[in-house]
Amino acid sequence: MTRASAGSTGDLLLSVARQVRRRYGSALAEYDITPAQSRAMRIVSDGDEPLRLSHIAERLHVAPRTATEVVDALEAIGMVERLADPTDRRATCVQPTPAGLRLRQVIDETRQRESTAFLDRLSAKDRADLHRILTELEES
Amino acid sequence: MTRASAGSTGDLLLSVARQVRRRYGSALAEYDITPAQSRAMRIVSDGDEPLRLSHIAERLHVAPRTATEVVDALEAIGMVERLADPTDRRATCVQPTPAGLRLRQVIDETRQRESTAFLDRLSAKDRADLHRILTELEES
DNA sequence: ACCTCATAGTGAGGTAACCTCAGCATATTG
DNA sequence: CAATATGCTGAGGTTACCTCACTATGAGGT
Repeated sequence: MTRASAGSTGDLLLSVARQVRRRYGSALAEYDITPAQSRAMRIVSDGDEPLRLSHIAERLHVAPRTATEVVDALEAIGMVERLADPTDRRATCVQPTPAGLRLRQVIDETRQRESTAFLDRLSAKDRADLHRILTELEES
Repeated sequence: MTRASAGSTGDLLLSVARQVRRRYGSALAEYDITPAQSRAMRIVSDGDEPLRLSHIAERLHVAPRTATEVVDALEAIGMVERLADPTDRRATCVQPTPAGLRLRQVIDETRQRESTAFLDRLSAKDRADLHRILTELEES
């Protein structure tokens, strides 16, 4: 049981994550952004300072090349802009445009709504536990 | 800001699932099997009877077309075989070959090992809770 | 200064895992 | 027995990743 179930918890995670991705995807489709772009958008608009591409990659837990792609897409629709890093001419910094900041709000609301809808069959305690446990797993 | 920057549970789910996929992927790569194929392999070798493609799709929570692809891949490396369904000539049934059954064991062991390693940092109770909660979410 | 080596971003090209839509063969039903 | 529904698959597309090689730049040692 514990041993047998431990084996498929990973599978469950993958399966449940797919459902979440679909939900997010269809909810955000009307704003023409993908789930990955929405995550990047949150990261970029999280602090006050422009973020370097490599830091975006780190926070997304993806390769630097992948961050380039996501930022390309967001820049193409005018949600972020690239700036030269004053301290290192190799580096590129990214910051949200005013439109990007508005999008950020929409994303937050949408995600909140979808997350709530998806998790509402759980008890309040289970929701809290799930969040806590996942946070622990993610920080590694 | 406080609540928002905590990150939603849905985002966490996606992030953690990505880690799991990477783990499974690299662990199973030496057997030339992808994570999706391993999940299909488990489903196919779960019961005693050949399974119809549409049922595989259902159990994987994917479109029927996607199940066709996964089964194609497994058939190409000799892990499953297609049979005509005796009761419906439109349908195709799938069953594991002897090699497939051996692979199934390797998959189980690998997944067990990876899952355990990944969930290691959690308490036994958290592991059990996580499994239970995800099961609830998945069944809907 | 000069040479070496590391680092930041990106072009090129590839993969896994999904999807929809159209079409064919077969079943079911009015 | 015609109309419709179902089971699978070919064709073609998308998202979100990856690696590898390259350029431009920074940093350290001598």
